[in-house]
Amino acid sequence: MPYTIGHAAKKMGITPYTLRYYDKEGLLPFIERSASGVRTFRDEDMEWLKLIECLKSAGMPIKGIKSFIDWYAQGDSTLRKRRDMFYERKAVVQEQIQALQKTLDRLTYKCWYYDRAVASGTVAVPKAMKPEDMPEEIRQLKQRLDE
Amino acid sequence: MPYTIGHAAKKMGITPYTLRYYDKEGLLPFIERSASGVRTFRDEDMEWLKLIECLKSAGMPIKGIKSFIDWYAQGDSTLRKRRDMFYERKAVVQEQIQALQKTLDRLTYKCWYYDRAVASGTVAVPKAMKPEDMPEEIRQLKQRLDE
DNA sequence: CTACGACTTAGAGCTAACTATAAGTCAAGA
DNA sequence: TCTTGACTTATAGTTAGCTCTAAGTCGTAG
Repeated sequence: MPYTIGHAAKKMGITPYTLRYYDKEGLLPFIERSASGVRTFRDEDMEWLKLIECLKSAGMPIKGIKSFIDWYAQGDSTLRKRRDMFYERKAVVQEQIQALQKTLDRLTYKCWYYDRAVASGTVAVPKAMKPEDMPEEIRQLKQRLDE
Repeated sequence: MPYTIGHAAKKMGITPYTLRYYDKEGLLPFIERSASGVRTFRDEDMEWLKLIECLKSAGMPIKGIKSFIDWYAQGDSTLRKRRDMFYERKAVVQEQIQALQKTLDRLTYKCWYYDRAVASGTVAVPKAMKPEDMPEEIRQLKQRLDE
């Protein structure tokens, strides 16, 4: 049996406010209502929510997701648009991952740096350390960051 | 010789407005001024900007970055706090990468799905396809997503 | 010497994405 | 029957992070 908005929200780890907001923005045209107007979320609808979540975390704004939903409603004539959109998002996410990898490298270096600093009680020690005295892994990391 | 705010902004791929905003929020206490009050960005300061950018892309809000800058100004007594902050951020970024990997998986599946749909002119074809008829790689992807 | 462009400040305005409030409806349990 | 709690709508408020405007200053090229 279907879920209420509260159950669906809990399942998705968001609030009912957010789901109503999405509905208002046209992201949930597939949701049916009970006789008294209450939204009913089926398992099939939960898949839509997962897709919305996916596009959101792929950096797509609400309006972009709305476009996709509209294209979907228009049927097979919009297949190419939809395919292109997914390829574009895939590329965006690949870039996001690369950027985060660079961020992670910098943080990894800083963690090493501050481990040295805490161990010696002063930042002066890692600050003065020459590349050739650093662990291989850290030296390579730092070199990449300095480029 | 040092850069003006316009040059520094261009180097970082942001606007002078943003840099002034960061300064106003206390993120740039290290920036010196010329006799007439113009901010002067040295190469050393650019490193700070890169660190700020790093923390920002690690999901840290402006206020959190400000805390770090304040701790730095307080000297070696805050070494542990700073180290802990970097470890915490590192963990956050690792989670972000994992989440994005999941997002990427879903998008990869959708790209395959829509490639099939476009190739056949209708979404009905990939929709009806059974797991055993999918390419190995896609089947595994889909199975992971359905869990 | 003056015009130009980039800088300065304070403060207002903007956008996205929620998040909450108020007033009301409805269904199920004591 | 009545209370309780989750739902409904419309609309207002919040937050983060910029982004811009206005009014004015400064330094250099013509």
